[in-house]
Amino acid sequence: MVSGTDEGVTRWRRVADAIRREIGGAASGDQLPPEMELAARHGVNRHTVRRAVQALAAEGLVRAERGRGTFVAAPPPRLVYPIGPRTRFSENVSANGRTPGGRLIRAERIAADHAASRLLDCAPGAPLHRLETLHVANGVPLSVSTSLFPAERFPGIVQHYAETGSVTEALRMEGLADYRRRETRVTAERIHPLDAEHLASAPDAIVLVSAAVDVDDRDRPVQALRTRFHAERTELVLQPSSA
Amino acid sequence: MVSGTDEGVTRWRRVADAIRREIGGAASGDQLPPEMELAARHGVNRHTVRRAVQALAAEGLVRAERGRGTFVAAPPPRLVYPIGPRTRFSENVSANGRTPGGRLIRAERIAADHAASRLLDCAPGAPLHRLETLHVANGVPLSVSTSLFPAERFPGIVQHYAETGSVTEALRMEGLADYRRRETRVTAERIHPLDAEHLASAPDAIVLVSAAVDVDDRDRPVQALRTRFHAERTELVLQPSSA
DNA sequence: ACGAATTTGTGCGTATGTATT
DNA sequence: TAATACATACGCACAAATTCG
Repeated sequence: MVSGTDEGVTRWRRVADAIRREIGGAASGDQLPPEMELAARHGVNRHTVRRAVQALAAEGLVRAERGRGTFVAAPPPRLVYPIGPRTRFSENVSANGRTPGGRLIRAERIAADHAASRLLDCAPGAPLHRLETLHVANGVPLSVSTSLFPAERFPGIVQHYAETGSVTEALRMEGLADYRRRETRVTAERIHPLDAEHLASAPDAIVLVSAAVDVDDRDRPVQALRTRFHAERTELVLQPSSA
Repeated sequence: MVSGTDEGVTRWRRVADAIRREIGGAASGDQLPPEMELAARHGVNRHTVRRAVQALAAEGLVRAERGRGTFVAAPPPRLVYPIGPRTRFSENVSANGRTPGGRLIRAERIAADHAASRLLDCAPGAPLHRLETLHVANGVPLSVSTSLFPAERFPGIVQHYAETGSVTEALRMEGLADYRRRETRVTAERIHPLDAEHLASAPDAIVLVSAAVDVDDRDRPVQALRTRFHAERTELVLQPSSA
């Protein structure tokens, strides 16, 4: 850290850095001084302190509670979610000792656009089922998925999912004994307001976005899905080779 | 003042929702009205509009440029980064048609704490090299890594990395012909201010955090690393089975 | 049971800094 | 140089939630 000239660095950022250093050696649960005191101590306005504290809260280092104070936050444990050739939500959640659940948010029939037809290896304009599903572990919302299924091959997939709350079960009822993951692409972004509602999350939360294609035993795509995992609640694990 | 029962919803959030609806059907690059006009249109103070626009900017929907205006944002293309048993930064970047580069930010000798000793399968307190490295593609910073190496086994790793800018090369100079990825854990969080500086990024950017362990041909850990990828610039690809 | 004090949250007005045109 | 527009900061006031006498 370059000491001396803080030129080009705003005050609230300097205050945030100062507070971050102070709480570096603090235990989780410890209370910060009131904003007025922090402002006086650093010689700035209370708004400036608030902006600094907001930045720290956004990093997850502190948590402010109205009427009580601001506290050093404890990072919650994440659910460990293995991703591999056989990725199954229910099995992954159960392996963490939690109870899985699923709920259909919305379903509709659409026509395949260019991207979808390429992913699912079908003709553009082919009929698809588009399912919006919510997945929970021990009642805590974990992820929201948008799934695309070929409608002609799986005509009853929507009803089967609504009944069972499981993609694996629904596909089995459609006569597909097994499927496997072909490829998974992962990135991260800020949560969408609609997803924030479903995931019962802060509007500024972060999601891990997993775009994947599942195929049958003859390598034909059966599902293209885009899952948004709540980043604070999830840790994806990639085990490269079980072979 | 908006009539109706919006009880419990703050004003800036209502304005943000209104603007979000307005730009829903706008093309990327379109300019938003000035803040003063938005304020007048929604009957609120300019500060309230600013807070709303900040929320939209945090979602990535708009991009505010000082002195010019606020624009509907376009998402930039991401570098595709495969992760598997043989994850090599240089090869991954080259495969995208870009030129890889690396730079040593900082190196120090530390003693293994509990977590490090478990990851590297060594005694607590064992000497380690801790390297902070920056990785770029076509001059654009992509990721920052913190790597831990057993100091006794690889005494010259720091100098070798500084010379070559490549972990693979540095380990080869230490007599290790090959290594492979044992496991990779991925999550996402807000960027750390120091990393934001190194990655030449906005202070509120998102990083994909990849925690991994590399092992030699006898399954002994050679490196534990924690890489923070700039999420807007990276897409991790997991190909489950090359076998 | 109730109100005062404390503390964070929200909003307005204003002044100033700084980058772009 | 001047005008415009976003960025930062300050001061004040009040609301909302909590704590405590």
